[in-house]
Amino acid sequence: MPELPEVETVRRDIRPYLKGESIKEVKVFDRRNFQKITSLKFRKAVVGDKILDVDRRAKYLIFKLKSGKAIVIHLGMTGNILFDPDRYVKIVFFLSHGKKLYFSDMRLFGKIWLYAEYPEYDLGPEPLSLEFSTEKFKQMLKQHRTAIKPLLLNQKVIAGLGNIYAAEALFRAGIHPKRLANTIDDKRAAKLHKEIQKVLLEALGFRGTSVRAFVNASGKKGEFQLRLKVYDRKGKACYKCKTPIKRIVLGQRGTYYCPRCQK
DNA sequence: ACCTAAACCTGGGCGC
DNA sequence: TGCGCCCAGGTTTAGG
Repeated sequence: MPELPEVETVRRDIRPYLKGESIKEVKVFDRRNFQKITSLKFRKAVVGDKILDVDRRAKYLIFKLKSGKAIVIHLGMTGNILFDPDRYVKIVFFLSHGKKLYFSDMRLFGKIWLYAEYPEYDLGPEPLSLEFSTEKFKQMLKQHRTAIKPLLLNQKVIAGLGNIYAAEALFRAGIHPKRLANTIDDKRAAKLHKEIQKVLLEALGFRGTSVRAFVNASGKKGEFQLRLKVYDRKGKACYKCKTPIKRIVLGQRGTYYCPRCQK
């Protein structure tokens, strides 16, 4: 489900709700989301601790605790963090203000870790930060003789892009998903860099894309799915040239593009 | 140092 | 209605 705009939308929803709250209790209905820790140990370790802040790095949400520990959540494909329960709730956090926070996950690809201290990740730059410069992006592309689309999904290259926004950015930049990264000229690279940032910011403004499972913490869908130009549009007319949108598989991921507009 | 494919899961949608 | 496919906003791990 969630790429950078969706995870950031959730972070903005839950941050004011969680900040300064103590964790009173944790109830686990399915233990499979926990990584490298049992649900029992997790519960014991976090109950009584206080949430100081909620951060995001790439697609990870990081709950910063007073003890110095950190709860890290990755939503996987169908993970949602909710103020009200749905039918796929796996974990419930009981908070000191008497309210609850629900972790829901139909497919169970979501992951939850508990770290003794704030984690460092070996990931690429945040695409909406200054660190993600046009120059660095151009240089990075030159270093890879591999198809651009799977490269954009590599979190060690750029942190937070996923299947939808990679497809959308390539369409906007007029680049074929199979084009080898090192064959993209500087002008196109600069265009792609700009379109990555633009599409992420626009999607954030519309509170994410809800093609299937994604909802924000209040259970509401995003609105960016209405503005997608290629993703999930197989066989439909390209908005620019009317040519039917194609779907191919690249790196095991469905990949949508316009065969005429993207070279 | 690269690819590629399988694995982890549940459920929606479609054709027959 | 039901069955059997294909598909799904992700990441890790194993194999060539």
